[in-house]
Amino acid sequence: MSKTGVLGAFEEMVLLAVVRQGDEAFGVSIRRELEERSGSDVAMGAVYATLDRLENKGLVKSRIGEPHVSRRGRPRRYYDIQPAGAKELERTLSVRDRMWEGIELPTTVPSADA
Amino acid sequence: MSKTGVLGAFEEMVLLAVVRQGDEAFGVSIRRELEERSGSDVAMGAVYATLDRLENKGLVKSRIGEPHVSRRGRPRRYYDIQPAGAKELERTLSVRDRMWEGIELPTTVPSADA
DNA sequence: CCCATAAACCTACAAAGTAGATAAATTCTT
DNA sequence: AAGAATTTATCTACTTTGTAGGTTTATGGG
Repeated sequence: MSKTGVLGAFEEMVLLAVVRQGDEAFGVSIRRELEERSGSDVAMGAVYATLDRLENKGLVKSRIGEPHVSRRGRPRRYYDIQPAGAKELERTLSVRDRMWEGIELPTTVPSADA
Repeated sequence: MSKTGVLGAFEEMVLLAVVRQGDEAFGVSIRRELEERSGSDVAMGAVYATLDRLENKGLVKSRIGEPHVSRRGRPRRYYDIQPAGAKELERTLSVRDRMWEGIELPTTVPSADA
């Protein structure tokens, strides 16, 4: 998170995906959600690197999932938001609100003429 | 702006300050505004570096101000938003809205007990 | 001229984000 | 049990963004 005490844009999105998915959030599911909601590709590496950083900062916590009923593959690492993470999200939101306060975007008229 | 087609957190704030200040936005005034609204220190270098990048991407345009009536010091470089910049802000806003859609933050109770 | 002032610019670094390859842990098939 | 298939995590090397703080430039005033 930048010196302005605000989460980076990508950090914020990852954290939100973790919140939304409750106790079912793991790397692949987070990536899927980001791609769906942003409409662009997201690299696995980006997701894991960010999760690592968020965990180091104490904003999320991870646990390895049980190997599990007839599901192949390496066990999942699930992520949960921590109180500090929720606080960061709130802070980010409130700073941004102040930034957008009273902003009127120069209306981007698509292509009309009348 | 990251691969998710969204402006970085700091880029967004700088761009918003440019919009808000209309045709009066220059390095120092932008910094002042960011500090006021974020409540944290902002380095001049960060502001200029970001403005440079935004200009290279065509999101803002700069012009050197007239030396001017009894105002000492180096002339200002003023920044204006470009249509592409406004579009990026819109896109950033709309992606983020989708990300926050339906999010319920685990209520961070400050410290009460009743 | 030299000084004060205001602001731009530069340099070297730290942190965030990206791409794609590689490795690990598991189940299935034979 | 050995190996193929699968699912996911992890690593490495890199590009872009953001930071800190010092240096330079372009004024106007005495």
